[in-house]
This record gives sequence, structure tokens and C-alpha cells, in this order.
Amino acid sequence: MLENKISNAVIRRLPRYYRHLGELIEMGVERISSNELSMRMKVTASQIRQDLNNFGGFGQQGYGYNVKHLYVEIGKILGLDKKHSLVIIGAGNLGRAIANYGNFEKRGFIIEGIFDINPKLTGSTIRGIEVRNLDEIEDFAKEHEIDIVALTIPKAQAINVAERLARLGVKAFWNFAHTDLNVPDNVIVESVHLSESLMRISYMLENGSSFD
Amino acid sequence: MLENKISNAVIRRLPRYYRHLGELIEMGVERISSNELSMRMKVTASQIRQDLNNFGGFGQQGYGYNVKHLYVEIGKILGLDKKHSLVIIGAGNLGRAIANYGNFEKRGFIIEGIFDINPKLTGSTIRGIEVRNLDEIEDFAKEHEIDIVALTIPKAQAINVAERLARLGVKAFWNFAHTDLNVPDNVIVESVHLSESLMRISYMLENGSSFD
DNA sequence: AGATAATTGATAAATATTTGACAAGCTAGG
DNA sequence: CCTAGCTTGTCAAATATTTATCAATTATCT
Repeated sequence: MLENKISNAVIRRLPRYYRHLGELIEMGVERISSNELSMRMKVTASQIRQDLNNFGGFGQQGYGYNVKHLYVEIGKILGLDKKHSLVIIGAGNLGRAIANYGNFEKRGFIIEGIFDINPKLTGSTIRGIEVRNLDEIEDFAKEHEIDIVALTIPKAQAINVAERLARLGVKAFWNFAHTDLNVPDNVIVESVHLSESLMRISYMLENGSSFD
Repeated sequence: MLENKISNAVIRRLPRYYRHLGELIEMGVERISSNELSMRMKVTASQIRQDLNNFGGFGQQGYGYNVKHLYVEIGKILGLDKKHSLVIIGAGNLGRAIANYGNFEKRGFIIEGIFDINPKLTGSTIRGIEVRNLDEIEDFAKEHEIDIVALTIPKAQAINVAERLARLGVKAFWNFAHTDLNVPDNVIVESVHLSESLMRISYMLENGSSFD
């Protein structure tokens, strides 16, 4: 809002910068130039400088960028300095994979609940979190502030649950169902369509050439 | 190669057209205009016409596009008329999620093997496929033609396995590890970085605005 | 069969994104 | 404290992508 307007292309790249900077910190690297980083990340140095400049001058001429500082600043831009509550709908393999990946919690994404329709799963626990019956999701949403809902259920159910929860004020969906969701435009939808990803591989196998 | 050169942006959209056309077939829709499709998919009609025209004139003035025909043609472009062998490295929740999602097989992606390093998992079966010890992967790769390797293991192992298998001629990796792979440029890498996806949601929660 | 409405494919214009180039400023070494 | 060598931030040029427009063609209706 303050800034003129950050382009989508830049936003899509930010998490990757964040990841690489984190790796550099682990390696004990204190400073890095756009040129060194460009070789590591296989993008142009010009793009890195221009991307980062959207958010202010993090670098210094003759020195480069301070890795730790840049990491923290990009983290703030991405909102990783704040906690976000996450609810998982679907306790199948995919839902459990997300629930069990500990690094999300480290980044401030707190799993507040897991829901499923299958009575064989409800009542069991995943990482200490009880799997509740999906019927309870609306009451739960009223009692808890939910930032993000991960949908790891079949498409018909995903569409239905998303509509209901959007009405209750959920602002973001992380959609793993193989469908588009039907929610108002102001609701955030980030979809992970695995079948589309696999089809792109198929295309590339046919036609050679790889893309970002 | 034949065609002048299809832009990346177009390729990235093809699987989504394919999915929507599949849904239209299920609904019994026989023909559709770029304008109707544009409302369904929430993209411009102009973009649809231009995208499809990259591959030849599938439409007809005054009529629109024949849904079934377009679906089949896009399927061919994506290489879905051919079978592809798939090996999954990592029998954790994510690997099992992929193995258990039956629709991949319908699209011609045949799971030829599942591998893991964990002795508690090796020997068990997933959808009738035995989980083998990761040590056997290189022998397996020599005996079988593997088109695609899905990596659902931690990053250090993923980098290592990808390097070894790329040397043995594997041409495509479906990478779920939170890292870049280190393979030659002619090897296809399609990465699904869940943490980056989640960070984009975090950014959007902070800054409003949603993007494709 | 002719008139009207629908709809594509193609072209051109408008936007968006990426890359190249370089002055200005900082570092580091003597 | 001065100089040589880096390296950024910025501006402009080059590419890539998206959108608007419209002539030409086909379907549909009477």
C-alpha cells in the first residue's frame, strides 16, 4: 500500500531468496554480493538487485548485502515475524504430511486443529493434536481465529467446506484439491495442484526444455 | 521444435485448461466458446484464444470449440497419451499420498517402485507395491526405464539421490524437498516447494491482494 | 435461401518483466 | 588519508505477456 506496488513476479521470488539466505546463514556466510548470489540461485544479478530494491536499499556499495540482516528483513516482508494459525481439513496422507512437517511451526504457522470426515481417523492424534469430526469445524471456526485453512480432501468436499468457512470469515485457503474454489475475490487462495505439476513434467519430457 | 516456440506462460496454463475441459465433459457440455470458458476460468477470452492458437486452429467461427476434441488435443500436447514410469523416493506421508492418488495412473503415470531408507517401512507394501531399500535404487534404475523420480525425502538426501540418478540417465525429477537440486541443465526439475507456497499466503495476509 | 448473431484467429496496442549499463559511493590495503 | 577495485541502485532498452479490436467465417433462425 505504501510502496508503489510490488509486482507479482517479485513476490513469487521472495520465498526463494529467503530460503537461500537461510542456507547461507547456516553455512556461516556473513555477506554476499548480488553477483555471488546470482550464481548460487541461477538468476541474473540485475534481477536480484532490482527485486530487493522494491523494499528499500538493503545493500551497500562496495560491500554487498549483509546476509543475516537481509534474511530478517525479507522475513518481515513475508510476515514471518508474526504467528499464523493453521487448520488442516483432511487427515489423510497429505494432511498428515503437512501436520508432521515441523518447520512450518518454526516459521510461525501454528496448527490449531485437524479435521476429517472419516470416523476411523477422528479421535486419533497427530503430533499431539486430536483429529476432530468435520461437523465440528464451523463451531470451531467461531471459537478460534483461523488465519489459514489447508484443504487436503477431495474436490467436492473442498469446494463445499471452503464456501462455508469463507462465510465465517476465513481469509486464506491453502488448496490441495484438484479444483478451483468458489470463494469471494477478497479471499486468498493458494493452490497446490499436484496433477498440473506432473503434467508439466510430461510436457517437458515430450518437448525438451525446462523452465523455472 | 516444429512450432515457432511456445512461451512458458502458455505451457503453465495448459494443464488448467485440460482440467476444466475434463470437468465440462463430465457435465455433458459438448461445445464452448472462448467467452463462456473465460467466465468459468476467470481469465480473458482473448488469452484463451491466443493460447490455443499456438497449437493450431481448434475452434470454429460462430461455433466455438468442441470440448471433447479440445480435451484430447491438449492431452496429446501434454504427452498424456503416452505412459510414463514414476518412481517414488521416500515412503513417508507425502510419498504415500502420491502413491495412493489413483488419478495419476489414469493419466498414464505408472508407479514402478517406491524406495525408503527406513527399515521400518521397507518390506511393507503401498497399493500392492513393495517398499524397497534405498540402497537398491541404482540397480533398479539400471534394470528399469525410469521417466520421473519423485523425491519426498529430506533435502540433503534429495540432493544426493538426484545427483546419482541423473548420472544414471533419469531425465526428470519431481522435487518436494525444500531445496534446489544440483543436476545438469538438460535434466528436468519440477519443484513443489510447500514452504514457499505457505510463505506467499503469509505475504498476502499481510498485504492484501491475491494473485493467480 | 438470406439475414442476423455469434465467434474465431490475427494483428496491433498496452502492460509487465527482465536485462544491460554506468555513475556514485563504499571498502580495503597500503 | 588516498587510491584501486567492488558493488549497489537506478534508468533505459530489450523482451515477454496480456489485452483490445475487428475482419472474416460459420451457425442459426425464419
